[in-house]
Amino acid sequence: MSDMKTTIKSVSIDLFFRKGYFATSISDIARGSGIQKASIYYHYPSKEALLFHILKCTMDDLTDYLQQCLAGIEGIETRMRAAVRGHVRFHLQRQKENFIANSELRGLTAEHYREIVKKRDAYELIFQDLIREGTKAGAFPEGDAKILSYAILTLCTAGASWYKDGGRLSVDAIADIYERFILSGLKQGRLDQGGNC
Amino acid sequence: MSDMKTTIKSVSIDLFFRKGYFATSISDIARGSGIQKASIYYHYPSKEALLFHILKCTMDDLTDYLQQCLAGIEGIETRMRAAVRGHVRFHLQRQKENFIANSELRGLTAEHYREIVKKRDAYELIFQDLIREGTKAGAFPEGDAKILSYAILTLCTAGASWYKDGGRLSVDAIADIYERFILSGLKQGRLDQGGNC
DNA sequence: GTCTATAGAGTGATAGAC
DNA sequence: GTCTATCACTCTATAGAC
Repeated sequence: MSDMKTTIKSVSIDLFFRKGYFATSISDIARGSGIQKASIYYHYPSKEALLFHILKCTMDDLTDYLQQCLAGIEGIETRMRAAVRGHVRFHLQRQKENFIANSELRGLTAEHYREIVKKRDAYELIFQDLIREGTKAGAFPEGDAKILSYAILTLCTAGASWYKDGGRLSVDAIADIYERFILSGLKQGRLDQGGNC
Repeated sequence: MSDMKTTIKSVSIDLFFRKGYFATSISDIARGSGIQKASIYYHYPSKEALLFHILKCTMDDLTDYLQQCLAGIEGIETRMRAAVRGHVRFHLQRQKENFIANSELRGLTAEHYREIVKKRDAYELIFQDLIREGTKAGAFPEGDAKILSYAILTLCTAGASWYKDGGRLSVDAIADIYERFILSGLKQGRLDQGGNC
């Protein structure tokens, strides 16, 4: 990807995050990139193509990252902890893109929308499978895997809407809090391994 | 409020929910309301004023509803359960408005933005106080009240983004799942009252 | 209280020079 | 690969008739 194409992309991510996709104009992106608005169209065929490109990369990287986090990890509870931490870390480290991926899907054409939702569904399925596996193994009580997966994901994703780089809490500290909260929620009053009574 | 003013408001809520504030034009609202676009301005001075009116009402009603839910309830854990249920119920019952209130703040003027954020902060403080009270009383372990309050609220709020009226699960069934998940998360491995060992 | 007509600015995108 | 110029359209909002 040429330098200018990368610049346009990162300027767009910043603007879409701060102002929203529809409130951001091609002129805004051109100004931020230091070129004229017509020049944007040499790199991307349309504003929607630019949005789609950002969302597609984000979703692909997210799924790759989760799979890396889970590779070689054994034991259902440990796997779930790794998945939660991975999800939180990716969302905080690439906050802007993830925020856009969760709020600007309406800017896509019908076809592109379906493609991104398909990727999102596949990602959610990984968590639903972990929940079902954990229930089967007796680590978690019976529960609605779909609702619980939404709960876990939206919880961690929400971090990307208030997290401030260099703020009071580090990425790891936040991941710790969420990991404990979610695992306790999933176990619902069952004792931790080792027990405390 | 006149009939047409009410119609314009509810048409706007529907459109802002489905298409987003910036992607909805005054023409769209007029078409949905069965009048010409100029007539909108007899009822509301601007598009932004219409958005602000919707957000203000939603926030005020939300806070009133929570206070009603908590009135006369004793015991910190019971109060937290009531608060969670109230938050979930309100968000699912007035799904569209709440979705807008959580995604379209950027459409407001700086002054109106501050006003809504102030209301939202006051609402969040109620939950933070419940958490702190619970920690002090020994019902919940030490934790970051701010992060935990965000966790609780975003979790329940997220329901408003996927809930379908008349779908697989009722409002009460969803409230049950969230209530259990959150209370377990807050207690973090502590035994339920009565214990299970 | 709703209409028609329009102002005035901005939008995404294209043509063609360099 | 970036520029200037512009097209065709849409936007919010206002003026003034009825």
